[in-house]
Amino acid sequence: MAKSVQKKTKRDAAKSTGVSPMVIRRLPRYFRYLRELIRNGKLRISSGELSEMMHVTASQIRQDLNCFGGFGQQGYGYNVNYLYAKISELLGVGEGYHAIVIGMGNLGKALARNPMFEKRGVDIVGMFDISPAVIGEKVGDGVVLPLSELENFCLDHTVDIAVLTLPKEAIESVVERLIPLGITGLWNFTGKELDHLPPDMLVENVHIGDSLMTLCFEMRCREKGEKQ
Amino acid sequence: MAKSVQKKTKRDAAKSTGVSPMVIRRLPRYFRYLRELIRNGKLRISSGELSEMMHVTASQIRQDLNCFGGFGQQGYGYNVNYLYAKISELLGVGEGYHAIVIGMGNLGKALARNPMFEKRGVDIVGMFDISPAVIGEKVGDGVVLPLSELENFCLDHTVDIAVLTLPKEAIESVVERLIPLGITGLWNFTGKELDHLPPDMLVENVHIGDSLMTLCFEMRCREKGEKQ
DNA sequence: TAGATTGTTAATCGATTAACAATC
DNA sequence: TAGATTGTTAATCGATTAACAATC
Repeated sequence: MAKSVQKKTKRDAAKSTGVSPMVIRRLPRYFRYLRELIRNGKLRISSGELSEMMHVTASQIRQDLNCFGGFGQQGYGYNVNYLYAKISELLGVGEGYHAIVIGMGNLGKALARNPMFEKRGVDIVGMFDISPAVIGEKVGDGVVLPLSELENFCLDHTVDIAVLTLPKEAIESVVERLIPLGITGLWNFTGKELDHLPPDMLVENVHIGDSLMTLCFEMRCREKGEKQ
Repeated sequence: MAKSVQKKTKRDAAKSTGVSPMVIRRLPRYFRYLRELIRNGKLRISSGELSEMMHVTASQIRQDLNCFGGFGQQGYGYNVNYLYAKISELLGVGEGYHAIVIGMGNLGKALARNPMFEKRGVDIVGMFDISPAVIGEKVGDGVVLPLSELENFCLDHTVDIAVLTLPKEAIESVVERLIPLGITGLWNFTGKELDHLPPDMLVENVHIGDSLMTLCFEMRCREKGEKQ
């Protein structure tokens, strides 16, 4: 009957950022798999079953989920919808974060048109560039504004996150401007490490190329292995 | 005088994939920082100096680099150019890998136009799609071909890597076709986990959205912290 | 109740850091 | 040579897995 268990354990704490970075990095993956389970109409799942799907140990799943309190039920497993709701909550889906994209080159446009933001409850409310060639262009369901409008725009709208897809040369000056505008999350694709930020400014750096190099490393290892 | 040290240590082994995944994941980061050091004309660097730049411990740097043999020199540090060459070699830069991009939507185009491939020694030799709207279009310095040409193309060219930026519904059938064509590296942006692949097929999955969610998680943690 | 499966503790494993002898 | 800094071993720390009692 799977009544949702709300009991708080001692470790409910996991206060603020007291959760292991390894666990945090795995949360989005749980989110994705749960989303798929829901799409497939699955109502309950055990750590064992999920572990097979995800190719991790059942032990790790139980350990991970327990960092945030008891989401399951002995003898039953996990209620898929309840677990999804809990993890979504942890990840701030439904928090209604508002984002702007700065730099509408190929990558900026690709991201802005990507359904990913919507799926994750992040709303793109504005897009900016300095090039007259793209200003005024419609991308997704918005229009690219001149970067000079940044301040005015942020006075009129709540903006939490800035997606930085501009050339790395321009990033420092833009981040300077973002700080007083109340933006506290930077999703940084420029490849430039951002230093000396205010303590309440969170940054997530993305280096897509690193992933390609990891693949190349493995390909090369295999080749070397074959040659011997 | 920094003569390059070639001595092989016992651990030179690090045979094929015998290197810790954590170390492997850090290699591209060393690559990036060394590239920058070279651009700035720096000729030598100590683990201590590099550790400050990269915000990691000097101990970790020495430990990491030593997985692959002695790249430094006591009392001197590391020769930047030599170290860069060695790490590039490990990562297969200069190996001249050839890649095709399958699925020329926004993301496919953004990647194909990205200087990242060139910087990392990977050459995009072909681009494919099924939509007449993009077939024939010039992207970067190539032209999008119809997916039906895939087999013919791969007979005429050496292709090592396929960049998968097509809709996840189409991926299974495409990967089936890639296997007999000699492609052994998949860079998978579809979000669909690939199972049941031949053992010599390497896959690197990219989930950009996971990084956004990590940022949102942290933002939410901070908010919760502030409220208390 | 009996069976199943969680929550949680304890054991293992791996990764990071500290320390220092080797050596340039 | 003396000073610097690596390579490498040993100590610490954290993360994963195994095991099982709690309990639905």
